[in-house]
Amino acid sequence: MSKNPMTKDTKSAPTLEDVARLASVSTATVSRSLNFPDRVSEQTRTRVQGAVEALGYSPNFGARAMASQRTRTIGAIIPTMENAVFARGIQAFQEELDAEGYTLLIASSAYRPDLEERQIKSLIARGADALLLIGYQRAPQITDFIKARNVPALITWAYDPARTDPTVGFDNRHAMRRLAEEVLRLGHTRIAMISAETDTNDRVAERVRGAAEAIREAGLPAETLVIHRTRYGIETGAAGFAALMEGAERPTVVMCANDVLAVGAIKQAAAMGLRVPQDVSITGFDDIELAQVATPEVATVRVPHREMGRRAARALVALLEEGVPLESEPLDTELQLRGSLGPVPEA
Amino acid sequence: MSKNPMTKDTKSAPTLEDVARLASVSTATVSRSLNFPDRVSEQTRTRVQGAVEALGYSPNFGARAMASQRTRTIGAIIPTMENAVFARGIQAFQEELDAEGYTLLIASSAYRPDLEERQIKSLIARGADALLLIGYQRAPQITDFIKARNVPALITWAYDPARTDPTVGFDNRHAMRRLAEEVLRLGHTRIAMISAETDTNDRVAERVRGAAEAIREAGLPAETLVIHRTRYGIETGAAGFAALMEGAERPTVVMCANDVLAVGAIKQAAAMGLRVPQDVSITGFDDIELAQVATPEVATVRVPHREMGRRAARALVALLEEGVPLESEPLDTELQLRGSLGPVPEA
DNA sequence: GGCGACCATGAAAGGGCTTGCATTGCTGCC
DNA sequence: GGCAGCAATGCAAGCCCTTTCATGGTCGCC
Repeated sequence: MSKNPMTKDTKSAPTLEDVARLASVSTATVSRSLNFPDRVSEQTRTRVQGAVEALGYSPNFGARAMASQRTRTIGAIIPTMENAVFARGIQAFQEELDAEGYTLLIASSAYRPDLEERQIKSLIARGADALLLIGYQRAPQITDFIKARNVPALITWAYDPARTDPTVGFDNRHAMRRLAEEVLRLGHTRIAMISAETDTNDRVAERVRGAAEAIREAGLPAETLVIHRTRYGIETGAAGFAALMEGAERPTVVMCANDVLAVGAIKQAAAMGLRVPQDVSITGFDDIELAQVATPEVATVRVPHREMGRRAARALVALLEEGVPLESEPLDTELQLRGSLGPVPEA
Repeated sequence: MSKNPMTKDTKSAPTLEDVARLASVSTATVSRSLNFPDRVSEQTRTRVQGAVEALGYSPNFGARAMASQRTRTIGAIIPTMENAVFARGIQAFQEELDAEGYTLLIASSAYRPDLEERQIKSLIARGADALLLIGYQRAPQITDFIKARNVPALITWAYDPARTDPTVGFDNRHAMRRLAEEVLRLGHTRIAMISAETDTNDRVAERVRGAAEAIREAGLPAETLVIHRTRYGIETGAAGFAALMEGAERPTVVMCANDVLAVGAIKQAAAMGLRVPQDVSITGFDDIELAQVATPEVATVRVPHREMGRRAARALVALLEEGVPLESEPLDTELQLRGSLGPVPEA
């Protein structure tokens, strides 16, 4: 709280009034000239333009937000930027928003619900016109808060036909189920899974559920699926793989909840002298770059992260600009069957 | 611009005044109660607290910024979030800021100077108390603008002892030079480089310069270094490698300006049936996860991205809170000699 | 008992912008 | 020539906070 000689309190930015004075018009005219150029005479417009440039004026955002009750700002809360899938989707989201004259405010929650709540409140207080959220999982009081504030919110990275919240995303359960069906088709019957935390991550929980469904439908007992839960990361994926392979009944395939875990598993397999997929198959999810860098390449599910970001942006802008209501848009995923998945090894 | 029934204009958020009324005090007291709890009697504080909770009040950010002339917000402009090095550094930066009660505003420039300029202006207009910028390269008029607005700016991902702008970063030139010296020590004399665009990226330009310096110092002719310029990406790295290996005088080592390019090169080498490092060595820069996933693992330069983000955040907060002037903090990099770099093949 | 010091509080002035309403000065038409 | 109608502009209220200054009350101390 101490006084600080170096911050901007010293000199202050030019204001609308400065511009108005220099252009010999009222502040109202300057404002209009900037926001609705065609409601002002050509002559005035150029004079104002000149003054703006001479002064290096740029409008004070807070004041503008306060006066107009909108910010052309959309807030997004993602678990972490370090996860490439979010980085990619959000980058596309941002680019699209930018093209529409909107600004993105990003906050990250580190997968912690309490932090997410704080960030949501903060973004709303900052006047976000709308929010982008990841996944459905959220305490009802937060959802209520958002509703009470009348801030439109769009969910991404998930799509559950059973729910009604507007979404631009894909069906995690269905996608993983399809991959599991492929695994079963290849004859695997000892299936393990390395999953990220499911408590605060409904996307992953759905993936696990999808695999379990496929197994049940195939008529196999539920115990067929052995699950190892761990944190997100290459190292933890490797450790998880090692733990699974230590058991008496080694799985013939290890399905990972994302590509990063899968890559860790592949590294660990190499370290243990196991050949993939001859000795054990490994699968991932997301299809990030990493998946094609590993040897062998990771069989995975391709998720259209960029497309998702782009569409989410369009939907929100359409709502904000034209009142087009948000509608759930399911996106397709696609199996990418690559070298890390093969038929069950002969016993 | 059309009217929209779904946005928040409908219901409006509770204001300080609402809280004041409910707590039967003045708005001044509520404000104090929230910002300086100890300047208010215990009794009042609890009454205000109750009212705040009953109403679900959270302060309007724009108004607060306007009244207090500060936002506790720091703006950062990075080229893209899709580059893991930025994602990582910025994530750490954000976490540290968050711990100090500051909020991060991110914008991305896609490596385009015009966009960067727009983003800088936008962040300043939004009241950023300070800015985090990547690299030194910037038109003087922008630097002047920032100075004129009296917004402190800190540069990262670069450190050049010859320059005075405050920086928390590493010396790109020196780091690459050390790697090149190692390459030379291994006997390589036909050296190629795959570089990202250098026009708008002084970090990469410095890396190229560092390699060139090492070669000159070793007494080799400048033509020893063949440079291929391309965009950032695995694909482009692969294509660049292919192009370089087509020439009559094949290089014995391909130094890449970053790990992503290097991984592309390694993939391409495999596709061309070349063994790394027996037939050709490949090096990278940054030491992102990818580097250890490739086979062989990429010899590279480790850059402390997280540390950089953390320190940058601390420096800015110290300036803003206590007026501690920004000082350049050079960070150390470390060679990571891994499997992709070996001695020059016997002719 | 009286006085200064101090604490808790309130009144009110901004801070920079947008926007509804009022005003001015034309244009065009009967 | 006179008036409706309109385009261009100005006036001023209002958005929601923070903060300075003033006020009233309490406490401690001589």
